[in-house]
Amino acid sequence: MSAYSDAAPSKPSVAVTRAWVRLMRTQQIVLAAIEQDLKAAGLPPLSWYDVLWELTQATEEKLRPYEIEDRTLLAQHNLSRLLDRMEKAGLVHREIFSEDGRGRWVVITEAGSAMRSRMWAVYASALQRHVGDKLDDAQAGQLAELLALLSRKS
Amino acid sequence: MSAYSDAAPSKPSVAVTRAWVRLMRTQQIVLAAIEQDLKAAGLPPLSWYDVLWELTQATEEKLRPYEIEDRTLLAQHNLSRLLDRMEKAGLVHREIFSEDGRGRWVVITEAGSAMRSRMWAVYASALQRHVGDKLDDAQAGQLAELLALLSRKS
DNA sequence: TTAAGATAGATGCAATTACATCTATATCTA
DNA sequence: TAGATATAGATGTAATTGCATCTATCTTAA
Repeated sequence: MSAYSDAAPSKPSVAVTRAWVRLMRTQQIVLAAIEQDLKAAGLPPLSWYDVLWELTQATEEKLRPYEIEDRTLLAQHNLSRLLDRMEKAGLVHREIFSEDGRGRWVVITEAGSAMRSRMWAVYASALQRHVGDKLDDAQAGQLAELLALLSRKS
Repeated sequence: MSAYSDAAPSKPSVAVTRAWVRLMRTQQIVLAAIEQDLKAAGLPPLSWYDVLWELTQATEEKLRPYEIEDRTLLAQHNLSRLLDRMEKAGLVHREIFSEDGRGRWVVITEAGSAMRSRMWAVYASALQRHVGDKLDDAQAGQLAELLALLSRKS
């Protein structure tokens, strides 16, 4: 018996590798389908929705950029430029944050709220079609649980 | 009772929405972790591995670009440019395909095989750490099954 | 055969993303 | 309180991706 017999295995099992490949492929396929539906409706990409959604959820409908970063997992430089585009499109605007001279508030505008609603109509039906029609609630719950195991930090 | 009571719901349930959000987040987190491990080891991104792997699996270690496209889900123009980079790095080369003047063979080189091995060493341990350590084989199997339901075309 | 349409792959250009760094401000420690 | 370090956000530049279109070749139907 090897002296290392109880060491953690360094190579993934076949089952683990299969699950990983499935995870990558499935999210790619479903994401592409949903993005496609948004685009076909003449709407911006999902990342815009994510930002608008976080702002809508926030108290007073405004957040600091780094807060949006934490909630959406967007990289700082990408968020900064995404906010540039969204600001140019009139969906959000940036205000100075008086408590900290480095900070900004990102505030959702009326047009931003309207856009979020329009996007949700399309997003929701895409979600239903590409996910809801394929999994019942029990399966969806089970999937979410397994994924939660995976994304918890060790 | 509504005349439409048995129509398919157009809005996703909470369970479905939760599963979707988890799917997006989890794959993003795990993928970023694995890409980070590759980068830290001075190795190219996962998409390079995917191409090298498909070539390794293929009979005679060569494939047509459109075959790689089908297997990896890379877009045609992205694959074309990825192959440019990989060819420049000496990992693959393109040969004319005599049966069809439009076609090419993409052939993996010795250096390409060596690179795939080096990448797999890092990839495998990353996979074990970020996936294998968090799910046992039964859970991984269950996850793969649920994801398979999702990626079924309807 | 021959013109119309389909397919394989490449490429010009625009948009996005990544990486590194920069500016400004804040905080902490000696 | 000065200097060092940390944090928030922006930005120059390079790499990648997306979109449209191009060339070349093949297939098909008249």
